[in-house]
Amino acid sequence: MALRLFNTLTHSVQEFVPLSQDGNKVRMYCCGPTVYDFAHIGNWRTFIFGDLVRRYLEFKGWAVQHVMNITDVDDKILKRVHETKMPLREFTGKFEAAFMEDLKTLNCRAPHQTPRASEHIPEIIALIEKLVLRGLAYKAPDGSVYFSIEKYRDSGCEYGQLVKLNFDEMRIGERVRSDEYAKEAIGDFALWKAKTPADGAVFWPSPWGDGRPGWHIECSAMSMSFLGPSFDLHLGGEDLIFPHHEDEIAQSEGAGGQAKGQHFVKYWLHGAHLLVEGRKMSKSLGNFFTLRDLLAKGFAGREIRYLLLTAHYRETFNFTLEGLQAARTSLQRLDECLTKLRELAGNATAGAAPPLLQQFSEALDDDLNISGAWGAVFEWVRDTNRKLSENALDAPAAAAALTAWKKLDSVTGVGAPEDLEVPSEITALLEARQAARKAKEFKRADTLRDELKAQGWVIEDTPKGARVKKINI
RNA sequence: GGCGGGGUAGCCAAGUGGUAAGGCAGGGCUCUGCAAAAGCCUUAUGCGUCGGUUCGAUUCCGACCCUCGCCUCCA
Repeated sequence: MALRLFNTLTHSVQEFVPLSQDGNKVRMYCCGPTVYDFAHIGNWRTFIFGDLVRRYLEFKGWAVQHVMNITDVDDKILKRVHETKMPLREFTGKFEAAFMEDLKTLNCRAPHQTPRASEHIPEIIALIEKLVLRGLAYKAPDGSVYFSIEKYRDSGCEYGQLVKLNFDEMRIGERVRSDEYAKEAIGDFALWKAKTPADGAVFWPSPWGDGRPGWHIECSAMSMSFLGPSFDLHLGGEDLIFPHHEDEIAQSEGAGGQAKGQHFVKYWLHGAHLLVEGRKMSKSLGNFFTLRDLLAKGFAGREIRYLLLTAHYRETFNFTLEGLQAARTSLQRLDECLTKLRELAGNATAGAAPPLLQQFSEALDDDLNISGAWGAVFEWVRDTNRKLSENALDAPAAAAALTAWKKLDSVTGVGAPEDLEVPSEITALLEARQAARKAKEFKRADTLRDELKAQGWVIEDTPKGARVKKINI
């Protein structure tokens, strides 16, 4: 079955057919972090969404080139750099490293390229020059360079491809800063921002004077330089639809590098935001979490990943600590099942594949219906447990189930439980307790059980014998 | 004001013109010396409200209520 995705550009679910016919290559760009602080749980939902898209495309057999920018020059960064008096690179380096570490904690596959805006100034300037040359950009009296939406439209291009724009009805200007009045039209946006005293040492020379890139231009410059003037997928949070992505289209298509009839990007995918404890995340409400905050509460990366991966990417998701607890329990159920399968499978060769994978991918083919996919997984878990308790599975069937799981988990990335080494003193305690039980010295057996519990291990008495399990926090 | 999402069980969350996946929590049971752990079973005459279309609506249409987002800082 073919993968179908909701394309913001056409506002409809479309079959995914890559632009390139050379083999099975797919080119994908994700708007990355602005490294001025630790990324929060809302950011992570979007990055995990991007990771899901990447992993599922790879699952389907495509060779994905995944590019994610690092925004290391922008207003917020400059403000912090100014406040902290740290050199730009030292400041951004800290948060960039944290981002990469968090990405790993959440088991996101590393993008193939993570270009920094500050290291692509020549490409940015070249793109702006092209726009100036084509008459779509102008230098304002303040020394900044702006993109002219009117000229862009006059050249036959469409502004407002991603959202229906009605400039007459929009509350334009409400949030526009007063110092941006150098623009000819209120809808125009900055390509190059002239240096101000507050920028300190952060500026680059350009044909228009010292300054720095505007907000949107880095994504156009870097995506096109890594992926070409037209590529398959561009992802981001839903808030980026307008103006960020709309402006990216304007800059990129305005530069005119696309082949006739081709767009800058074929499929635009946007992830919805999340609420935390039912409300918009904010520091004052106390529901603002970075990944690190949640790790400090004792939650694991895979639990957070799983929770963020339970709801459809286009729906607002309500992230709660109760939900995280539930996510932990759900994963334990899954882990139990996999552990039992592993014990049964031993070194057996896999038998016939279960129908799980097909149900799983049918759900994901339908615009990444991950909830439906998890539904298939947990139905399989229940079915497997039932068979296990009835001794209706043999080793090859268990091995086949594990093979299917492994393939499936290449998409979900929540991981399988590792076979945990049981320390010898714990095994000794367990054996002593078993001996005591056999001798019907139950008091002594219970004392040993308490002892094990105190050391963080819980005894599981099963029809097949006793074993110990590490207590999860 | 313009545009766009949503309202499905105690909580989270899929889905469908033909009678509601899945997870968590709750209840019952199995196993056990007792427990625990684990597992199985079970849990919405109901899908924001009111109308309409239809043999049949949670699904389609209309109105209304509530809620969230975007409208040049934003994942």
